[in-house]
Amino acid sequence: MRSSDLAGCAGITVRTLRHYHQIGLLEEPARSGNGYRDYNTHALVRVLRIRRLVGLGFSLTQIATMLDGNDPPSDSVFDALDTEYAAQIENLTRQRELLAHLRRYGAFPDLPPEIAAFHSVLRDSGLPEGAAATDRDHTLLLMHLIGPEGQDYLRTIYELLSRPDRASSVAAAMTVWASLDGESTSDEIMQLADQLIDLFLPVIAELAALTTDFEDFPGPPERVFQQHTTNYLSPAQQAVLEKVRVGIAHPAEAAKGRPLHDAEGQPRAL
Amino acid sequence: MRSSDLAGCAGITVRTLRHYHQIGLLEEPARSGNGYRDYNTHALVRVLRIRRLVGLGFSLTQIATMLDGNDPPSDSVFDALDTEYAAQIENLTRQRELLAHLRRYGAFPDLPPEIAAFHSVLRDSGLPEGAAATDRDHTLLLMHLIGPEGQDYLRTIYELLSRPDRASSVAAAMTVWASLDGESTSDEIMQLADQLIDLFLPVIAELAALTTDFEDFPGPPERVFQQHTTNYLSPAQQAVLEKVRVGIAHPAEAAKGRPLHDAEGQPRAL
DNA sequence: TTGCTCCTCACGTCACGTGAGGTGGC
DNA sequence: TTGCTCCTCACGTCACGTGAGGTGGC
Repeated sequence: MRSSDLAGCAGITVRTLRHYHQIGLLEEPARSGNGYRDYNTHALVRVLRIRRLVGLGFSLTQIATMLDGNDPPSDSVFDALDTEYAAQIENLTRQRELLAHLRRYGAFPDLPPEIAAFHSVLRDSGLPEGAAATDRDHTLLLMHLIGPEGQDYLRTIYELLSRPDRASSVAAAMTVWASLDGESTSDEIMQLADQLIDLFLPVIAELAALTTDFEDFPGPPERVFQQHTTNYLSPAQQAVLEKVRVGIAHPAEAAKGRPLHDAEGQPRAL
Repeated sequence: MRSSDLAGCAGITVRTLRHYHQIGLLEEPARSGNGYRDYNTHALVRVLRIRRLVGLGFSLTQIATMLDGNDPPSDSVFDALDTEYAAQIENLTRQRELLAHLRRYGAFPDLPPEIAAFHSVLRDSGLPEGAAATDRDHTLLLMHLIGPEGQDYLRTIYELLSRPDRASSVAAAMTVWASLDGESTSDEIMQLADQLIDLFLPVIAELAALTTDFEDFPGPPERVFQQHTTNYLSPAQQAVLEKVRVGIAHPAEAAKGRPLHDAEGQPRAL
């Protein structure tokens, strides 16, 4: 048998045979007069054994030791493979669920899946693409900075903001917010800040009324967050943000005719 | 932010960051006075997006096109990933079943799984390690050469040979067979051949009596099989094999006092 | 002579890991 | 001065794929 016979018979390529020779997994056979490799059926059996083990997922190094030693591999080898496979299956299953979820909401797959649903509600309520993209980046960053423990908190906020009765106002405010730049007047800034405060105050109240307690997670690292706002936001946007922060922390001073609230403590992620 | 800050924050290594620069997936940031890279939060967001997509199983090349274009990826991209994952899961599940099967019979994992059970019966019936190993190689080769259609045929033969009422005789005969070499007398050869014929004839009769029809598969390529016997078998073993072939094809001439059978046609794999 | 098969290097794949050797800030 | 972090090459990983360039048999 020459190389291509053996390869064809075993269902592999000639290059694969060469590779097995190179790493010493398969002995070099005798050569016929013209220098061609001349394999016998021992080689074929060896290759068939190798291939079966490859199919089971063993590495060529593992296979070499298994075929050298002549006792069957210990249970631990099987166990290791089995638990690894189980883990892989679980992983793949999660990924498939994630894919289905993301597709269901027509979302960019880099959006955290918990947020994709609310995000698509906001877009359906009139949030333009550019503003949506910025918010996506913003959300992605916040979700990451706030850590796994805080993500429920953010998710709840998004949930409240995208509720049917206010989704369109939120989308409108975010649209204005996205359009703020050097040309924006101080009036525009004041007006948007007031709108946002009006939107956020009830959300904060509802948050506080929830049974869930959001006290146990650490806030995002302030330094990175500060750097982020100066990176991402225009001065006008930063001005609005600052006004909103103050307005939320001290509702009485910001809102003229409204009843006085207890100070809520500044919400950490805003 | 310098390299290690960004890497730490995103949960990757600095080397990974460099890799993304090298392939153009991530822009080189500005440098600070000492030549250190100085990242901003745009870079962090970009890395977070990349990482999320990597986690979903996209290649870096796919990710590059996804992040460049600004429409969400088409359904076909999702579909491709999803079907691939489904296939992988099925594959892994099969492998796990195979692993469990092989472990159950304490078999070498390179043995075809359908054969492992019968093989372990023969070993339990007294077949020594060396003979078992040779038979394992032999079986592996036959199973492969005979192709998927013929494997049921071989499996049935093994099943019949390892039946409780004859497993020990078969093991004994195979043990003698394995010990044949240049020293073996012609008497020993004759005796073993007769034993084997006595074992095989009823098996062949039972095979013929089965409802399953084993006519549709092609036999193993004769050339490879011939080469195999001259490679693997001692002259004494080849002599036995030849006698057995004749004895099975013409039971009347081989067996003296036995009743005459119809000629069965030589079983292809023996 | 043409086409086919075999041969031997040797670089490419994919997403980084892992030193090797040098510099700057405290 | 010592230790730490950053930098830039550049080779290694794993199981082969893929030409490049040359030879032998019909």
